[in-house]
Amino acid sequence: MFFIKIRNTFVWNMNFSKEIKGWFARHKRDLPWRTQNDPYQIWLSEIILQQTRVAQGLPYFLKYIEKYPTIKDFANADLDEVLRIWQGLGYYSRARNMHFAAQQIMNEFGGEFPRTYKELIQLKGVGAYTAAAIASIAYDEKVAVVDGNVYRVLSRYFNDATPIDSSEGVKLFQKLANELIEKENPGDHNQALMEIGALVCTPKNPDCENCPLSSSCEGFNKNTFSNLPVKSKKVKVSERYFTFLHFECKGKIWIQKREAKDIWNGLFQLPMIETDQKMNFQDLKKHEIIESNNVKSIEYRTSLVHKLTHQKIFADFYFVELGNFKENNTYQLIDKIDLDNYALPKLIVNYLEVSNC
DNA sequence: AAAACGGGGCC
DNA sequence: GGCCCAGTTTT
Repeated sequence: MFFIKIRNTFVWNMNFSKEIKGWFARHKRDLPWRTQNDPYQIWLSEIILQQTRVAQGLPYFLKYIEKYPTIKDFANADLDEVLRIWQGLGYYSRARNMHFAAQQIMNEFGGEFPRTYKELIQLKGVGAYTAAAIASIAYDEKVAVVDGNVYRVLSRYFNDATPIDSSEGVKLFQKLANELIEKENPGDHNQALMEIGALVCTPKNPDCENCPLSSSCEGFNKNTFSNLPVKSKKVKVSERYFTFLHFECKGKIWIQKREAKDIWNGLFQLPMIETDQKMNFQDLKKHEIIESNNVKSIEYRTSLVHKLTHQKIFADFYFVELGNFKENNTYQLIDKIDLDNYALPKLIVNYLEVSNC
């Protein structure tokens, strides 16, 4: 036990780092990316786990490692295939950025995975958190990670209500994290802090009884922990109206690749019309997409509401019977059975399921 | 500095 | 229905 200097005051501390590393050794979860120190696998796991729970990301990690055992395999992969494997995980720019970063490693780093924080952060999709995670876990560099878990644990431990989504908060908690880490097993230190956040110092009903930090935790001792951490911003949810057209004939179907700087960039969808309010059937019938094709009938199928963090999407689905498929620059005509080969938004997957396709 | 970017689990 | 998850990039 000794004192450390934090925020210009001396705080009683029982060697914070040793304590959490000891706890980690006893309580860490058995996770596949913890069985080795391959920077490629560490990187893959870190990208997958951004804004994603371990339980959700785990099967994706296994799929990628099996499909692409090395960074070289990943770099040589087709982006559409990488996205297809990513299907359902969300934040698809992560997959596109990984593919880009893999080629950066092959071209700019001679196929050798970068070894330092400074180099790692140059990779696309690798920010301060991920660079610190890889550098500390794979290469024992003493750099502190600050993720959602660390914000929660430290804001409670120091009873600090500085908003974590303010630039001041980002700097403050990075500074605190930097002061706590030691050169001895920095990777374990970082993982320990996150593991405590994930398993003990949870957002709701934290298990302070079994927390190795509770005796010196100000948030616990002052009973303020349930109000920490503080976030200042509110997310605003926009409402969008999508009308999807299911053109199908003799086992063929039209799909379209999304390439705008928008949701689902790089994924495939059914031909779609976006309107600023729910589209009525009369407007649909006289829409250019319908008028310019040999349409025999239009049949309403179903409506789905797709709720996301920043968007609430109201989707209507129509089955359109065609006399024939006309040549078209915006849509691709594929065998319906091949839909499995394309990365589709979960909304489309849901539609195909409920409509028994 | 703020907004955009998915999907799922928990309460 | 709101919050949050091993955050980063773009505006």
